[in-house]
Amino acid sequence: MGSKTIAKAVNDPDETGSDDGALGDGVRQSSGQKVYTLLREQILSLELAPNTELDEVQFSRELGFSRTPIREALIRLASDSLVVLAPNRGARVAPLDLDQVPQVLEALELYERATTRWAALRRQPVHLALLEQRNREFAVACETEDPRVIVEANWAFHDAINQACGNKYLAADCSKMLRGVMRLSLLAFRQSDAQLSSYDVIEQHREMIEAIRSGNADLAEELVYQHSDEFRDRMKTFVAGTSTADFSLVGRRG
Amino acid sequence: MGSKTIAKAVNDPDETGSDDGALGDGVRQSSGQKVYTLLREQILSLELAPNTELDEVQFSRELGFSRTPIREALIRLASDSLVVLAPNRGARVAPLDLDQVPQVLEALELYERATTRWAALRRQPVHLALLEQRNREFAVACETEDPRVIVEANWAFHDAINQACGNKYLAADCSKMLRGVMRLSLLAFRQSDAQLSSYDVIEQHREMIEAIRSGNADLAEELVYQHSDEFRDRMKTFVAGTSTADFSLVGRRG
DNA sequence: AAAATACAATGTGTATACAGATTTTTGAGT
DNA sequence: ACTCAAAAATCTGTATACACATTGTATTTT
Repeated sequence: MGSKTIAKAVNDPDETGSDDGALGDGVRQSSGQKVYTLLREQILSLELAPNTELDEVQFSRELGFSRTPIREALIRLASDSLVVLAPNRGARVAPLDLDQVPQVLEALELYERATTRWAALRRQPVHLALLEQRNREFAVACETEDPRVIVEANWAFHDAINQACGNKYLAADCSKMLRGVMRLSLLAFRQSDAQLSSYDVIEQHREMIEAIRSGNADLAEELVYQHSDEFRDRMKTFVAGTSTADFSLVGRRG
Repeated sequence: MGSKTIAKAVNDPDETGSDDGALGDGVRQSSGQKVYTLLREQILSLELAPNTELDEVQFSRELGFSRTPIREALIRLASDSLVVLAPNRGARVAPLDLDQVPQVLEALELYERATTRWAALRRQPVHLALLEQRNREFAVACETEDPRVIVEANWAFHDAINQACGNKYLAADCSKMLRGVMRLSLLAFRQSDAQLSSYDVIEQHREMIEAIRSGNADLAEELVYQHSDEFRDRMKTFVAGTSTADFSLVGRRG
């Protein structure tokens, strides 16, 4: 890379919406960035329940910032589809529509099969190392038995596959999709505490890593398909068994 | 859809970043929305060249709005990866990095094959009608011989496939990717006026529509692959033949 | 008593003022 | 003449004030 670099991106997925944002080197974070990070955490962890109204003035009092950086954060969160803005009528946490879960899972399947396949085709030592580290961290996270921690660690593992796929555009889209699904996953975890065997998951992750390491793209794709298919089944069961009343009780602040 | 609708989205691609934005019914558009739409138009049409510095105060004078709605627009554009924000050092139009074109095209190929395949599997009369209309509009656009118009119409056709795929998450991602590529396409169109035969393109579009209509997913996928492969070849030729000096001359305002 | 309308309260949208950061200019020292 | 430093200018980041839209309420009218 770099010889013919005239400029930078067609659709650069970094820089803006990806992760903690422009932390850069040290500590100096703008207020807007802080608010954005904070709210995003709370939304993804369901501390802020879907559909919760987000009042600008209330936040400005609670958080000690003026409305300006809060509006800024809300706009960015809306671009991430984590918040819905209604013109002149405020913002609310993006609702979870169980009707659309099938579409979400369908797209996610496509993305994950592709990232895993490409990761196997391009296997880089750095990425393999990261995958193993993330799987170890996942194992540790499972010990805690805290859904929040487990789901986050699982996301981190799957995101490592994205990074390994060698295409940052697909990686960014897949990563975003996964984040959205994690919110659902966390919800399912809480509702039905259908304890899935974490040993199985860790082992499946391990197999995927090996398939990627050996460059066996077909196998890697098949494994991630099976792996996430189990997840899809759990999600479908969850959706089928969830009523409106049940759902509205979930995710209250406390 | 609709029976179990508790809420709305995991990662709803509408609402926020998609198109003209919340126009809703009538005319009332917020200033921020106007600025966003305007700047996006100018960036996508290369009126605002890649890497152009975007000064908030300058825009506020030129456009007659205060800095607030302009900042709002810039933040949204940054989330769309059309603008790059440097903390405390302003905004600029997202650069085009020719080094990353291969990655962009790779992701786009995946997305378009999937959308076309799924469109063929789900063929709805409404969507087929839209496809034909868009291809007719594309034919009309070709008459104008204005690259801007042709490229836009071509985008609209391919976006109709996205809408027909029945998965709004994939559709949104593919649509976004296509938009980014159109900027490249327009650039290539200007540089090397390698006039591709518009009749061929229209005919290829027609074949794709028929494959979708007949529900032949494999054929549809193959056709869109070939179709966009020609495009990829043109892009690669363009990238190979473009030097920094050439590029920096392109897209100046005037 | 019900419906409609005017009014008050609340909250978003925008403008402006101020504070902090960055870059440029200017001036002293070598 | 060149270098470095200090100050000014410029621009971003944030706070605040005001204008407008929406919503709920109370009063009036039928």
